Order: sequence, then structure tokens, then C-alpha cells
Amino acid sequence: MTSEAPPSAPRRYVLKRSGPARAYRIDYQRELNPEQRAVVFAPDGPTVVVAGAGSGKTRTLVYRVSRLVEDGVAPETLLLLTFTNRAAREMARRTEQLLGTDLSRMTAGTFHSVAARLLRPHAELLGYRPRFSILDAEDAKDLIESATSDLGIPVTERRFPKGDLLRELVSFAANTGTRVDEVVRSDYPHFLAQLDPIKAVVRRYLERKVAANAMDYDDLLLNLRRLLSGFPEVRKALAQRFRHVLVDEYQDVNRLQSEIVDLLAADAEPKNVMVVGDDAQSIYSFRGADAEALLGFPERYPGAAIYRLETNYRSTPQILALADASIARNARRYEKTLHPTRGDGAPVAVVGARDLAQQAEFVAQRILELRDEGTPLPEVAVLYRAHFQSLELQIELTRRGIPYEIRSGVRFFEQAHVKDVLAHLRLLVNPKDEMSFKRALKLLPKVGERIAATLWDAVSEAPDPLGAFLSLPLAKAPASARAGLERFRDAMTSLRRPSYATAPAEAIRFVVEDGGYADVARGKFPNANARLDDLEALAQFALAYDDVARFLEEVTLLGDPAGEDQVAGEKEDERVVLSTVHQAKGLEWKAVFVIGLVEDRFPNLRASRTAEGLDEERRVFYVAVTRAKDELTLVHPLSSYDRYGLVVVTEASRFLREVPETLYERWVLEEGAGEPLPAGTERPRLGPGEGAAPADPTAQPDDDEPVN
DNA sequence: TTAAGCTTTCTTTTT
DNA sequence: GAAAGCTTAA
Repeated sequence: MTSEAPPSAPRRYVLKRSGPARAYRIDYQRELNPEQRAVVFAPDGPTVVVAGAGSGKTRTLVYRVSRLVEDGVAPETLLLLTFTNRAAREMARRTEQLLGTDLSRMTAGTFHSVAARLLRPHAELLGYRPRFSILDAEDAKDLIESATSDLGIPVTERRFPKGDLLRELVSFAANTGTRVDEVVRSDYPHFLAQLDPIKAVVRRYLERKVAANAMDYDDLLLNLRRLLSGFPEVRKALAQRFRHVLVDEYQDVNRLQSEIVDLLAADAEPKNVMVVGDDAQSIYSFRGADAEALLGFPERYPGAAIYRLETNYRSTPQILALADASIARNARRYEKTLHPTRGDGAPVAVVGARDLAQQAEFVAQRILELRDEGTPLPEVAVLYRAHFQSLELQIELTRRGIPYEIRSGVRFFEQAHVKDVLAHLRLLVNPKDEMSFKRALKLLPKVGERIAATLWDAVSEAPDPLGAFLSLPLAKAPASARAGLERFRDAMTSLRRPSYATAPAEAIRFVVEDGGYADVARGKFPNANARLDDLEALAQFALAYDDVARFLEEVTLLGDPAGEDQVAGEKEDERVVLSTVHQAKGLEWKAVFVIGLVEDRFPNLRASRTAEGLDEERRVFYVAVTRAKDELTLVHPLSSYDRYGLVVVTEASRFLREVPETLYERWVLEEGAGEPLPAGTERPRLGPGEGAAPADPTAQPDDDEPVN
């Protein structure tokens, strides 16, 4: 439609290249929308991508990495930082699949696991030995408590903070770059009077960690920052190596982490840092996360390019409308509009259940219906604010024989029996590891805190304390404990044979069988057999490693081995997912149930004391809601149990009440038992023997109970 | 000094 | 309703 042009003037016609000049293997043009493509082809230099929920953020990152590699960027120059290791694995896998090339040389993982990898070769610069141990939260807590008693602080006469609290305090200070006394002042003023002993404990804790050649989670980051800022030549070498840094979930990065990224980029030119995030999904402030890192990125990186992904491919307009209405109540946020692309779907359902049992029953029954309607179980998730809210549901699902996978609660590697066995291996790798030494000793009969501590003190100064212990005269040890100690020494002596250092699976089996842990477990746990099975599974998992040190590092930082989640039911790909909202971040399902939407639970009472806390709770709700693709069901029990199992009336969550009623459909549950419904319709209540047959066609949909 | 038995406390989210 | 904490017996 050209307007009238003077006849003589030549008409300009631009030849459009079909795509970039280069021939790519991947058809970026077709597989991405323009917003995404802009990010994938964004030129070098600092870049921030504000990506709304369901906008194909992961996909975009995957294509970005692929594009870089296709353009000749060597995989080993890529650093991909993610929030969970699951996410890192998933992204690496998808990229490899897309490209059809091997990307194992790319560095990908959480800040913590990448830090551990980068620190090993430089440990000595920082006063550690390369085979340092990594303390998990429990180890850290124990060591802090031990430091407290070290200093002879009277913990009872004037309430002194417990190990867990101190750990959180220290951790928060480290992650936010705040001083301990400032954190006490602002967050724990009731302990202000004991600031000096608290600081003494913190110092002692630090010394003991270094002496044990161990780092806790925060030390990994602190030491990496120290390495980067204190050793310019190392920093330059790393900057040289990592030409492209990509950070996912940047809204949940804390001060310490963002400083690490900044240091990595400090000497680089251009600064190829691409951060991706969504301030509306920032839900980790308790860990020091601050969406400021995302919002302030353009100031810290002048000239940073800003891209937005605002097209939502995931959810129906109904789901998005509810999510939007909810998050709109938050005061401070980055304005962004999510455009739905999908057609209308089912209305969001808000369901009131009489009590927790009925809530569980309802969800279980709906899950079966969904399956019969063609939504496979793995496409269904049940989300909740806190672990314990899944309890009744677990019972109900088990009763009905619905297999589920639970992504919450105690992790596999944090269970007592697993840690007991791993303590032996850790000691093997790091003979200075005081925590593991004591843990292993305390498993022996008649050896408790006291004897373990005495023995440790006797050898702790040696360069190889474990070795010193193995040849220590035991005359001074109480006679009752001697037999056990001897046995332990024999076991550790054998375990120190070089052949075990390269065979973690063998080492595990040795500890369990020859080392006598099987007997210990039988005396210690009521369910010893199940735990011993776990340990065999652990050995199986360890078969994939040929180095104990590497195995341990992965185990502490990588969380559960894939497929090793707690499960009930057999068929691997046929499971409903139960998860906290936090762990569901970044994932999506066709049908999502959010349960326990009750005031004081979700939003969590403690978290919502401050306005910011409440806003964060609302973001948690937003994350939960935006996980759903097709169907979203929000359930709130009308009664619940309070602390001592007393039934209390519960009010629906404000997150439900503050959303216009037009955005959802209300369901009322009725007990269907008495009604003459079609044969298959009634619930498979009771019946002790049954409920274990997932295949039985329980519900014919039709006109069953949920009416609006 | 350890282990067993009774009392108290507390439940948010995670690398 | 469970796990950690404290008390008491062995």
C-alpha cells in the first residue's frame, strides 16, 4: 500500500535476509517469538531479562546457550548459575538435546556447587586444604552448639539462642553483607543483651570450621568472594575463562551472590553477564535474597540492555487473571503485563472443605477423575506452603493407592543413617573433620559426647588427627567403651586402604557390613531394615563415581540423586507430585491444587508480621498459582488442628478473599455416601485390603459431587 | 558417663 | 503430635 509516489522516484525495496547471515542448525526464527529471539541474539554486554511467569524463560536461556555455541563460543567458557541443581541439570540436558552436542565442559550449577568446584584448586590460598569438607545445615548447627558449650556460656539462666537460630543469624549476616551485631539489633533485639557472647560463639565457630578444614554453605560463597577480590590474578584467570556468565532466577540472588557475579565480570570487557528474573517471583528473602539485585542491575552495569518477556504461554486467561489480581495488591513491584496466548479454559475453582481429611479426600478424588479424563498423574501437582500440610494428603493418597512423589521434607542425604555412614567417608577424605569424627565415634556403644570429645582433643593438633587416633593407646579410655573403639579403629584402618578412595560404593558397603553399621542401625532405628535398604541404594548410586571426594561433594551440594526422592508407588513416571511452593518454582503442570489456603498458614503467620513479609507471601501465592497450565484448584479447609490437635475454625486465606469473586468458581463439597449415584461413583472409602490398586476405575465423571 | 524416661517447645520457605 | 531437652536411674 504505497501512497502515490512521484512516478520518477525509484522505489526502494529492502531485501530481508531470511534470518541471520549465518546458517544455524536450529531454526530460531520459527521456534521462538520475537521477544525471546531478541534475547537469544542479544549482543555482547551486560543484559537483564525481566521474564514473567510462563514466558518461556528457561526455553530462552536454553536457546541462548545453543546460539552462543553455534556461533562458536566454546562450552567451557560458559558459566550458567541456577537456583537449584535440578534446574541446572535440566537446562544442560535440554540444551544438549537441542544442539546434539556434548556440553559437559560447560560449568553449570548453583552458586554453592560452582563455588565448591572453583575453590578446590585454590583452597590453600585461603587457608584450607583442597579436600575440605562441606557442612550441611545440621553439621553447622551442631558445631555452633559445640562452640557455645566450649565457651562455657550458661544457656539456661539467661535464655541463649539455640544453634539453629544462631546459624540462621550468622548465615543471614553473611549473605546480606550485614554485621552480626546489626542483624541482632534489627531482627533479634531480645538477644541484644547477649551480643558479646553471641559474637564470641560466632568467632569460635569460625575457628573450629577452619581447624576442621570444613566450610558451611555460606563459607563457600564467602570464600569465593574472598578469592575473587583478594587475588586479582585468580580473578583475571577466571574472567578469562568464563566469557559468558548467565544467571537464572536472579531475583532470588542475595548480596553475596550478586557480588560474586560482579567480581567475575569486573575485569571482563565486554561484560557478558546476562541475568534473568522476575521480581514478582522473589520468594527467598529469608535467605537474604533481594530483588534489588535485579532492579538495580542497570545502575550497576551502565549501558545494560533490558529485555522483557511478557507473553505467557503456560496458563489459561482465567488462571492468569487471578494471578494478576492477586499480585496487583503488592506495593512495590516492577510493572509488567503478562499477555495470555492461550484460549479460554476452565474457571479457577475455590473449594471449601470441612476439614483436613475432607480436603485430602477431595484432592485425591479429583486426581483420579483427572486421570480418567486423560491428565496423567505426573501432570498433576499439589502445592502447599509448608511440609506438614501435606500429611493428611499423603495418608489419603496411600490409602487409595495413588502413587506420589514428594519433593519436600527431609532430604535423602540429610537422614541420620545416611549421614552416619557418610561421616566415615568424609573422615577418609578429610582426616581433620571433627564433626564426622565425633559423629562416627558416638555410634559406638558406651561412647557419647564426652568420650568422643576427649579423644578428639587428644589428636586434634596432629596434622592427620584420624591417623593419630588409629595408633593412639586406648588405655585411658573407659573399659566399657574400649571394644567398640577397637572395632572402629580396625574398620577405619581398612577403609584407609587406597583402593577404597576410588570406590565409594565399596566403601559404603564396607562401613555398613564389615564396619558394623548394620548392627548399630538395628539398635538405633525402629525401621532399621528400610534404612539399610536406603544405604544399599546409596551404594548403588555411588557406583557411578570413582572418587570418594567427588562423590561426597556432589552428595552434599547436589541434593537428592535423580529418582531418589521419597516415593510411594512403583511406576516411575506415574506419580502425582507433592511439593512446597518454593520447590515448585520454575516448574509447571497441567493441573495444580493449592491446599491449606488458610489465614495464618498461607500466608504464614510468622512471615506476614511485616508488610514486606506479607508481600512476599503473596508472591509465594503468585508462584503457586502460575504453575498451572490448564486447571487450578484452590482449597481451603474450614477447620484445622492447632498446636495440640485441637480443632479450630479456620478462615479462608486473605489471598482468596482479596481476589474478585468473578475470577473463580466456588465449589461446595457434599458427602455423597447416601445418594444413589451411578455404580462407580462412590468413593472407595475404607476397605483395609483395597486402595492399593491404582488401576481401578474409581470415578466416572458425570454429575458427581462438586457443584458450584 | 550413658541411656532411658518424662517435660517442654515448637513447626516456613532452602543451598 | 513429634522431636528436642531435661532429669533421673544404672
